[in-house]
Amino acid sequence: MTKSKTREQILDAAMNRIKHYGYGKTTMSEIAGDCGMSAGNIYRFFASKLDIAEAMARQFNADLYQALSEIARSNEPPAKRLRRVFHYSLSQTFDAIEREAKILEVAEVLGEERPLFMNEGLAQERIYLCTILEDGVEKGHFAPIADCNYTAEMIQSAAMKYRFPQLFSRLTLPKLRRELNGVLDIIIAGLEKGVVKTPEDEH
Amino acid sequence: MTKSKTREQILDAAMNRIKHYGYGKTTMSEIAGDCGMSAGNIYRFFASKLDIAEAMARQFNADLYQALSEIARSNEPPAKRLRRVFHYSLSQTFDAIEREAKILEVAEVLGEERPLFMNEGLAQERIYLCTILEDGVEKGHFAPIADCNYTAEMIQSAAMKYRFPQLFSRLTLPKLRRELNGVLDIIIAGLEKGVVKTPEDEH
DNA sequence: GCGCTGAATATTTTGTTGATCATTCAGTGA
DNA sequence: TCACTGAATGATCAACAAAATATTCAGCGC
Repeated sequence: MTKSKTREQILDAAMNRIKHYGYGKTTMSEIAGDCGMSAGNIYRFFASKLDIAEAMARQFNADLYQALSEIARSNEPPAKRLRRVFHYSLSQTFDAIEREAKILEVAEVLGEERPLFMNEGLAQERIYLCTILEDGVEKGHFAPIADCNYTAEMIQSAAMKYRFPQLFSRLTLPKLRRELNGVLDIIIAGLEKGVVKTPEDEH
Repeated sequence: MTKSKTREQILDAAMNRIKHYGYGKTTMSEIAGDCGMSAGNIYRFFASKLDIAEAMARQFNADLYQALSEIARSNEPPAKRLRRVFHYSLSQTFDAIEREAKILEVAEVLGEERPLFMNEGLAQERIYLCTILEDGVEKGHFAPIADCNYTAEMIQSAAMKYRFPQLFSRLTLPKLRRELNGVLDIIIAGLEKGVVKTPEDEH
């Protein structure tokens, strides 16, 4: 069996256990046992248990980014694409956590122990947002934008509450959707109008 | 000594201790000792320790709302008032927590154990936001708004990250201000333009 | 050399026990 | 009767030992 196949097997075994029992309650020995190998051997494929969690999240993200990319490139109106990106992310993460509550633990652990990984995800998402923003400006739907990446960052900040919904509130999915829609209404109107100026700091 | 004076004395003693040692580390006996009374007697003035924390927050909020009310009623342009409301709240809570790190613990405990109290605060803040929004519409700065309270709620959702800054991120105050400004830029542009429609749910 | 194991070690978690604490309330003194 | 105390109670917390676990690595079979 090739090295990369073995890695996949480990990741797969780990995911099954973690989804069912949680990150804290699955041990390296158990994962190794599922793969018919010793715990020590896992370290030839993953530097640490945390890296397994990260790989797990990376796999989830890969699917998500695939979808976001397609949404961003579609030929719907930019405003609609913007909505779909955020609603899709919201639904996907909400459902994943709903289905396997233990996934929330993985998100918490990674947020705490791997803050840079989380930033990476935000940066990736911004790429899709920029695509939409630039396209929107070009097609005349949005007013000109000085710095797309900056604007994307601000939109992300405003939508933070909907990134890991169960982490920031206890709202139900319908309520979250309603709020996200309202926030997007304002943001989209703002993009259509355009920002006039950034005033100097207040205090 | 009147009943209400005693209550005040207890609250004062509690605040001094909690700000210095934290909520978890100050005991009812200590507070009582500071007031020259028995722990049991405190319960004639506060139903529980949590209620002392709540009273503490209520006092902090009273000052904050006083200032927000004045900002909301000022005759500056509505957009500027909106900015000042959010920047003022941000600075006040950030500084309070910076000055007395233990205040964050109080916010955490209340957020966990008294979610309704937090909602109360949001509702109060919405009153000031509505004042500004309605005034802005009336004076022609903002496009017409169907439901001010709803719009205020959406603005609050978008600015959630800046409510208890140290609770949601580890950004410095300058970075928070920069972000808040960027988010407000978009929101204000959106209010000036007006929301065209709320499209049906996506999935 | 290469791929792996399993024992050794370091770190975390868990469990237990005693102490502390929030809260209640019968009783006391005015 | 009224305002309070202080002991009683159950809940929570802290500290320490024991156990489980993550991680390392010397060495084994191919």
